[in-house]
Amino acid sequence: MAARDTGAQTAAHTPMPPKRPARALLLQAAARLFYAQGVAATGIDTITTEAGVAKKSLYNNFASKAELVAAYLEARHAEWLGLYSRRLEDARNPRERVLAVFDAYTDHANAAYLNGFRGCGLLNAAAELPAGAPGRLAVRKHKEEVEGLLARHVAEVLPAGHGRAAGLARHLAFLLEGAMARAGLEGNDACLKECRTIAARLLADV
Amino acid sequence: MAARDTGAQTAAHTPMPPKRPARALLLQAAARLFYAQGVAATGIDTITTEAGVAKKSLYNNFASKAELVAAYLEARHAEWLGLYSRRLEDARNPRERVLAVFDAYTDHANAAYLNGFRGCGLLNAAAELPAGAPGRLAVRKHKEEVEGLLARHVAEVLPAGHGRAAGLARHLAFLLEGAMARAGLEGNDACLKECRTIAARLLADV
DNA sequence: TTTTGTAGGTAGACTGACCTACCTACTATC
DNA sequence: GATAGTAGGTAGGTCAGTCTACCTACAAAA
Repeated sequence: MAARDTGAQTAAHTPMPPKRPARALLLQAAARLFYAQGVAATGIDTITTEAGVAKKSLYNNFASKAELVAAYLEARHAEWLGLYSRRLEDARNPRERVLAVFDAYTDHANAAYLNGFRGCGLLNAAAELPAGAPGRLAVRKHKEEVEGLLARHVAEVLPAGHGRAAGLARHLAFLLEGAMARAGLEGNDACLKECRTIAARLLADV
Repeated sequence: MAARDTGAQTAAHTPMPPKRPARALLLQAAARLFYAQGVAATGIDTITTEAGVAKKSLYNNFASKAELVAAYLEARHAEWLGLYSRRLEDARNPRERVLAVFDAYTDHANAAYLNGFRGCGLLNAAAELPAGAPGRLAVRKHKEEVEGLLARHVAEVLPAGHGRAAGLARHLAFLLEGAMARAGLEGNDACLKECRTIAARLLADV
């Protein structure tokens, strides 16, 4: 029985490739595939094949597909924060720090690793989740954090005690979210650039 | 062979229910299920069971699931136009006609047949479709038509030759789209009402 | 320095559930 | 009699997830 000879022809001619960081490869493949095709439409086998990783490795690193999806959402949020902080460094005044949020979304739209822009990956994933799913809450948290960043920098633009900072931040948040959605449908960042201009004018009018 | 007795116990005790408009029942069930669970997550059998209709009837009326999805998208667009035209009738001036677009989305969010608001059904469906899919184009067309309606009524609000009608319409379109997305994540129409207020102020400031 | 244990890789067969799509056989309505 | 409905089976594929069997890199113990 031990010698059922199934596969694994006793090495010697197949020297076995070296160990690799399977988790990172899986997250990378998942990022590409989930974004491009959607979560439900992307099977486990497709991901492991694309990652060049054994199926067992997936289940060594993640308890289930749902957990991989959760890690994917987490990674998208972290990725955006990275893009944003880079844009924030370049900003030289409060107004530019507000607009850095918009620039970070444009950078996201132009990220090289995704072939074909299809809108916000987090929102797209949320669209596939049923009403009460924890993933939807994670996406909501992300959007609220973005709005919080907007609000913080809007408050620096407005004269102290102006009282409309939160309202303006919300206005900008809706504007950005909508432009992102439309940009995703059109497959390019034109809407995002347009909405950045609108946002700049709103800030100038204050 | 003709008498293999498989199922269909020769009627007499099962008098067969009367003929019903299967197509409409299917579209109704698809509307509920596709919206609540997503397109890919909803199987053919679930739809036919929910509709109380035979599987054959589905394939009598639609060549494939993809065609049912296309009809679903079409129906959502038509439904929104209906909601909008009702709101349009109540509007008494150009400004109210612009805001009627916002009200139509609020009505959509509060539509009784969907248990649990989850955002724009068209946008959610688009999120499941790969980049080049015809369904995505249909959704984009819908959004452009909505923006066109906005633009038409914005032009009536602005003084002739103002030149910023298209720009304002686009601003409002992004605002509305973003509020809808956020509202979907939060499961209620609060964001939509908020964005209607923002829109009203924008129109007042012109 | 050598041995050995362990954690985390490899390939891919397999299970049971579910998917789309088509099918048979029968019936109600126009 | 043609059309469109009924119930439900079936084919062929794909899904997530488990499993066996083997391999490699590293570190701690001998």
